[in-house]
Amino acid sequence: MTLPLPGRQVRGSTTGKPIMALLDLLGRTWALGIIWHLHTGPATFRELQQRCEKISPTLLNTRLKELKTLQLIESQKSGYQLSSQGVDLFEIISPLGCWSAQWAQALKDESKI
Amino acid sequence: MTLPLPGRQVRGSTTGKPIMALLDLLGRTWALGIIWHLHTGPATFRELQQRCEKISPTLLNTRLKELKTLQLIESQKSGYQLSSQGVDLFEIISPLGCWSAQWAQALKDESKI
DNA sequence: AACCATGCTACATTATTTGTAGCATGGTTA
DNA sequence: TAACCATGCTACAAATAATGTAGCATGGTT
Repeated sequence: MTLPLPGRQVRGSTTGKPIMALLDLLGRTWALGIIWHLHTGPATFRELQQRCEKISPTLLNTRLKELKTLQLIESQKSGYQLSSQGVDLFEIISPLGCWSAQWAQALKDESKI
Repeated sequence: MTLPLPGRQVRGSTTGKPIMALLDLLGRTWALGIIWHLHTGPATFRELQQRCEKISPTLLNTRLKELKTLQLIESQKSGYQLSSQGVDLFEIISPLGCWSAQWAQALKDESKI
């Protein structure tokens, strides 16, 4: 898959709008999961593999390269970590943690009726 | 792909944590895009196809079913629309619109150095 | 010098997505 | 009322992406 660069045509959009590039990127398997798991702190490749439970090294590496090129993560001696932009992004999506719990509850309640 | 139900094992997680089910769902091709495009108002199937520019009807229908089952969207006479939970979800992610513009600018600036 | 752990690649298998054609239904117009 | 539409959606083959497993290369330890 080609890198979803803002300004370029991406999967799902010919307009080059940044939001479309971002949604393409975040819509790729494991991209959101990697960001989510990195917010708890830096991790080595193998540590990240474990946090993600079931990701293949092939795909992990592919996503890490994409996220690095697009400056959402960076690699240091301590391993991979969110960049400052990555942290900003995480802060936007972090309420999903709480929200998903309510959502899960609502789905559960509804299935009891 | 099986539906990512909170409480069940999903792609990338055996724990059943709601956030993992949500990330699985949102990480599927076009799921975020559909939610994004629906926030501007209800749309018929064909209208939604156009808003999404390049989605295949097969996949659109698959995602719509998933999103409907998981109560993020609902279908009315006027077409598909975000459910109240869908609206809540959208409100969480809506800052991505502005954020992506800054991000795009940063990428652009950086590439000039 | 044998042993480890780590970061990562290779590659075949399997799963997902795309693209195109077109069917079934219900409304509208001639 | 019969020939048009538009709509919602399915079928299905081709293309693309993800998985799973093995294992290599490097650098540090015993």
